[in-house]
Order: sequence, then C-alpha cells, then structure tokens
Amino acid sequence: MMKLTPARIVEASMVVFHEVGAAGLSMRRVADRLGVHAGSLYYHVRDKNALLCLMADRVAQQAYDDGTTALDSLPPEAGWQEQVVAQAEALRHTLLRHPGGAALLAGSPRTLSPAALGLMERLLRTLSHAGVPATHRSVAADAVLSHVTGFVLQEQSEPGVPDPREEDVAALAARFPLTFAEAGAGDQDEKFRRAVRFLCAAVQAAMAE
Amino acid sequence: MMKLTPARIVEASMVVFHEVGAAGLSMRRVADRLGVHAGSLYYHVRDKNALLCLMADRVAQQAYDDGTTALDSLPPEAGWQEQVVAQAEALRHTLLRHPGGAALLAGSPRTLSPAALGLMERLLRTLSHAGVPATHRSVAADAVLSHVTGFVLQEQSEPGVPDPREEDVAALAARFPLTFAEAGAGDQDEKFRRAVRFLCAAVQAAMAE
DNA sequence: CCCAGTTTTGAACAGTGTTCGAATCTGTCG
DNA sequence: CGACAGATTCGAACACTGTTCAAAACTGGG
Repeated sequence: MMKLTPARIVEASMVVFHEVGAAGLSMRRVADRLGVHAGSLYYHVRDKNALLCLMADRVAQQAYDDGTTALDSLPPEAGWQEQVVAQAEALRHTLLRHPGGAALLAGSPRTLSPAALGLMERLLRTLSHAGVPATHRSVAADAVLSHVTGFVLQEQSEPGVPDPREEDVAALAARFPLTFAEAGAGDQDEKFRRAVRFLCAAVQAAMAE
Repeated sequence: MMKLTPARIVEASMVVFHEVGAAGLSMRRVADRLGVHAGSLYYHVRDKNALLCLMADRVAQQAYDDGTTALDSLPPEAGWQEQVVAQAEALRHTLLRHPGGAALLAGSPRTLSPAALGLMERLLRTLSHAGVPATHRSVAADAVLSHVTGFVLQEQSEPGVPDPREEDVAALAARFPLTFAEAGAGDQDEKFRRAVRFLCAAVQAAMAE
C-alpha cells in the first residue's frame, strides 16, 4: 500500500463523503477505505475538524479552478456583470457536484482556507477592475458569495421529514401566502441567475450615485 | 418533578446549549438537567434532529417577536427601507444573543419552521407594501435573510485554530490584498447596516427601471 | 548489519444516539 | 375503595463515535 499522506486521506474522505453523506463520515470509515486503522490517521491529521477544513479547502480549490475555466471561455467583450455571473454559477455548480458541499464550506469549521480566500479575492478583483469603489466592493462580494452558498445549501438540504400531512403544508401556504407565492415557480437555474443579476444591478446603482 | 413535555425539553436544551455550546449538546446532558434519564426524552421527541428543529423554531420565534417590537418602536414616518433595516438588525441581535444561534437556523435540519416562515413572510409583506413587484420581492428578501444569517454565522464562528503563526496571516494578506484591505476596518455594526442599506438601494434601483 | 526515526498497529477510554422490555405512575370505572 | 388500562419513566444494553498511547513494524543511512 502506498504511504499514507494528508492528500490521500482527504481524497478518501471525499469518496466516503459522497457515499454516506456528511453525517456518516467517520474516521474509521475513512481508515477502512485506505486499508488502515483509525488511529493512523491522527499521525497526519490533527483532528476530524482539521480534516473537514482540508476537505472544504479542496472543494474551494476546485471551485476556484472551475471558475477560471469559466472565465476563460467567456467572450472578450463580456462586461464585468457577466464575469460576476460566471463566477457565481461556476461556484454553484461545483458545490452542487459534491452533495453537502455547501455545508462543508459554510459549515462548522471556520473557513480561512487559502482557496476560499482566493474565491473572494478574484471576485473583488473583477469588481475593482470595473471601477467599483472599495466601500461597495466588499459588501457586494460578500453578498454574492453568501447568496450562492446559502442558495446551494438550501438546494442540497434533503427534504427531511417528508411533510407529515399535506394539510399542514396547505395550512402553511394559507398563513404565508407571499412566501409560497412563487416558491415553485420557475426552475432553480433561472431563479439563481436572476438573484445574481439583481445584486449586479445593485452595484451599478451604487456606482451611479 | 413536573411532567415532561416537549416545551420543557426544548427549554432545557437551550440552557445546555448556552452552557456547553452546540458540540457539547447531548441527549444525556439535557436529560440530566431535567433530572431524568436519557431514554425518556424519546417518548416526547422523535430524534435529536427533531429537537434541533424545535430549538431552531424557538429562536426564530423569538426573533420574530423582537422584530415586531422593533417595528412598533419605529417612528410612523419611517420608510420601508428603515423597516427592512429594523427587521434585519432585530434578527441579527436575536441570533447574537444565542451563541451558535445562526448555526441553528442555517444548520443541518431543514428549516420549515413556522416561525422562520413568518420572518420571511413579514419581510415580503413590507416589500410588497412598498410597491416592489413580485419578481424582485423574493430575491430581495432571500438576499437580506441569507445575508444576515451568513453574517452572524461568520460573527459567531470561534477563531478556531488561533493563527498558528503570524507570518502566515501576513503571507495571506500579501496574497489576497483586496480581501484583507478593510477586513478589520470599522465595527461590525456599521458594516452590517451598510450591507443591508446596499440591498435596499438595489431594490429601489430595480423598481425604478 | 544495526540503529534511529518515521509510521502503523491494536487495544483501550470516555462518550454518543437510540432502542426496548420491564417497572412505575395516573386517572377512570366498577 | 380497588383494580384495571394507558400513559410515562426507568435502566440497561447496543452499536457506534473521536481520540490517545504504548508497543510493535517498517524505513533508509552509516
């Protein structure tokens, strides 16, 4: 067997994560997949929390790479808004590829991962390049990133308890008409893109003032 | 001892949650606080997940109530933007009051809680009352809510590993200058309020078009 | 070859969520 | 009052979990 290394451990953890979900990811299962005993992992990884951070960094890194290819395959005359949309959609699709990927990024361990910072930095750079003043840059980039993670987190949340009674959901719809008005209207892709465009328009409006 | 009931269990869980944090909250500890054995809880609550949902609903309910008092103590001539800001700030302060409260709301269990829906509905109502068309209403409300939960979640995240070396953070600051430019600038209150105002301006701009 | 240093083992510890039969408590009806 | 039925609680167990640590096994260099 190849020598154990943090990279191999993270890789195996991702596979286990895909198979059994976030709740079922345990050190022993990761170790089993590597043909190794659980205690051995602790020679290379301090904690389970550290492992989760490494995993989060890995999906952030992949999201970053996917974002660069998305940006590269954009027509040269594309405006900054299209660049923002491209980055947001690339991040969303990468997160959707990993079930629970959004929970990993937004999850318990504090995300100071270099890759996540890279995502933020690139977004700020395109905004800066578009002439957005520093005061509005950070709040805009923050809004975009928190929106996409929040959106995907909501997309990936399993149905949980599958609606005990349909009367209940009907009653809720009656009590909260506006909330349920267009909950199911339109596919998620369109809804997501509209929200991002909305934020872009906000930036433009803030610049004009 | 009083008879055991879901409400009493949730109450005790909140206390335990405040004392030992989200990671330390266990069925046994909740049961201990009630002078009861762990198994007894399962007669009133299906799961630990169900308990977390009930807890999330409880803080959402409290956030809703705090929001109404905040709205009531607003001058009558306040515009819709001030109403949105008031709701956002009330939600933030309520979440900050419970350590890990944001993680509860945005957390693992899917939040279909009535109280959380109430928060959304009220926000949509003020937007609707302000004349915002339905197409923009939902994305705007979604952006506001996901921003405040994301913001507080970031605020409440413990420092984690307390910066192994200061050289590292310096190196990161060098690699991501825009991200670190105004990370520490200004207090959180002002940053939060500016972001909410930014979203409000976005709504106004979308209406004008 | 043999020795130091790096890895892995194997077993243990304390604690977790959850289940379930048996014991207890509670209120109603004869 | 007494007995019976149903609602609660107990108490112990099961199958796990993250984590630690001595002792083995493996490794490359003198």
